[in-house]
Amino acid sequence: MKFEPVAPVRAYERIVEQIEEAVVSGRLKPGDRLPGERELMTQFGVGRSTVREALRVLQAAELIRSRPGDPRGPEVLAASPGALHRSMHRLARAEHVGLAELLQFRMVLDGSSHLLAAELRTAEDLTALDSALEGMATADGYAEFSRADVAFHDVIAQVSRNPLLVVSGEVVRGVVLELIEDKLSHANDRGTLMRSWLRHHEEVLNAIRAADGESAARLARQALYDNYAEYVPKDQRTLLTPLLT
Amino acid sequence: MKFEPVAPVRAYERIVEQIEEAVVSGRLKPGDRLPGERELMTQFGVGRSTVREALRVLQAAELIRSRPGDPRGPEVLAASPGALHRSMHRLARAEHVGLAELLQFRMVLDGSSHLLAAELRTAEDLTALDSALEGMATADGYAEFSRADVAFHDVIAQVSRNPLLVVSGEVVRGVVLELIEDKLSHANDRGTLMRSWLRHHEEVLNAIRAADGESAARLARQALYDNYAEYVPKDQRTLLTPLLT
DNA sequence: CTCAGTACACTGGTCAGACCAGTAACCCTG
DNA sequence: CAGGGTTACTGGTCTGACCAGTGTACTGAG
Repeated sequence: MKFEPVAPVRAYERIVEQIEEAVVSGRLKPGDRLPGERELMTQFGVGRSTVREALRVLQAAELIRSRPGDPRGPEVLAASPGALHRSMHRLARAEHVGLAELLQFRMVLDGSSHLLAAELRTAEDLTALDSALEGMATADGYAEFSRADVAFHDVIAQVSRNPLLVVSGEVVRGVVLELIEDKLSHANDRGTLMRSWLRHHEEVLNAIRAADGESAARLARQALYDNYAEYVPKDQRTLLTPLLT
Repeated sequence: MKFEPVAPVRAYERIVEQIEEAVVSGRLKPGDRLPGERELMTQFGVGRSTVREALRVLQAAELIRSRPGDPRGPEVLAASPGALHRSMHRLARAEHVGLAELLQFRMVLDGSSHLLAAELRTAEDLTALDSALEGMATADGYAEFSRADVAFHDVIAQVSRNPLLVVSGEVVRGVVLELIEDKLSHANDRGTLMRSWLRHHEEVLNAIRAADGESAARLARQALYDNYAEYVPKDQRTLLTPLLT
């Protein structure tokens, strides 16, 4: 006979559960309003501080937002990757996830989105990608170039038609940039760097235009390795090379 | 000239920032204790409810844990993927992420972890995989078989040595199962199903033993497609086929 | 009748003080 | 020295209060 360990269930936790259930199940849609705190405390039969702690937790999870003075009450928000971004970012900074693992993950995600994008791209997608690449070519300064690069990858992810790929890619790209952007922006040969990036992107775009997903994925992974591997400790680069087939 | 939108900064948010900064920067290590709430309210110069709301947020992020009665105060926790797990789960369930997108994402993740596992596996990893497979073969009933299957995939992810792959895979597998487990458990030919799964896993394990990452990844993706594609609407299956190279 | 301006009711943010159940360290006893 | 009871303190919750700020309904001028 086995027993489960028990933990006391706080009142505010049960409130969180109920409201969260209503949100994820769709009974509460984005834009809907929750009753005010004073109304909620009578509905749940608890004090206002308990209600407020529950709302704080939900707000930290970006499920709701409350503003003082709004008589319509707290607003139910649309699902957004903000909370995912924060928790992944925290986890990444907590040393269990180093740059090597992040890059590895990014090679997986970017490679797959490139492959899918090449197979699924429409004519409109191609013009969007063209203009994104144009934005990189005409960028003035490194900061703008970096923004245009992120935008290009976002378009690729969008074209892959998978929201999970979009969100995860976005998050991982952000965290990688945060970890090494100071090193990148202080590199003494940023001009060479930018030209190299641009050439890589052109090759990738050609493969996508040719609907050659295999090549697009390989090129994307290779580009990541070529440009970032130098910031990965030498003994961890073997984690990356298996992805360069 | 461009201006940034401003949002009023709440007192509890400033407290969260300070404590979170201390945790991620390492000034507070796991196992350390925060002062009690009454002490914190004098240090920050705010009321106890404000302190408590800040602690609630930090607790929801799994950065700290507080237990009533403990005179040593709230405990700083080690980084864990729990918060990431929850936010990804919410995002997957909330926004219209259908079975097709989830399966697509899972094929990407599982394929990559199989590839990496085949390249990085040690002798101990192989024995662990053997016993996981043994657990599936000797499983009694569908529920136990399903648990053993999940455990097998978890071992694979662990062997790939990437915590992001582990946690993302875990989450996506969980969500996929939630969406179709009732259909699976009511299938009339569960015996055939389980035998088919088992054969697939044996093939995959052989490829991993042979350090043939390419094959392991292909087999894993094919197995997912073969066993789950029937639950995907026919017109969405084209999203999956590009991954079956 | 339209519309700008104002008054008001009510919101969430914060504080103060209180009570309770439960914990852990301490002390006292055997 | 071991063990059990005492006690000071913890976090969880409630009540009641005040404030700055918001949306709305009303009012008055055009």
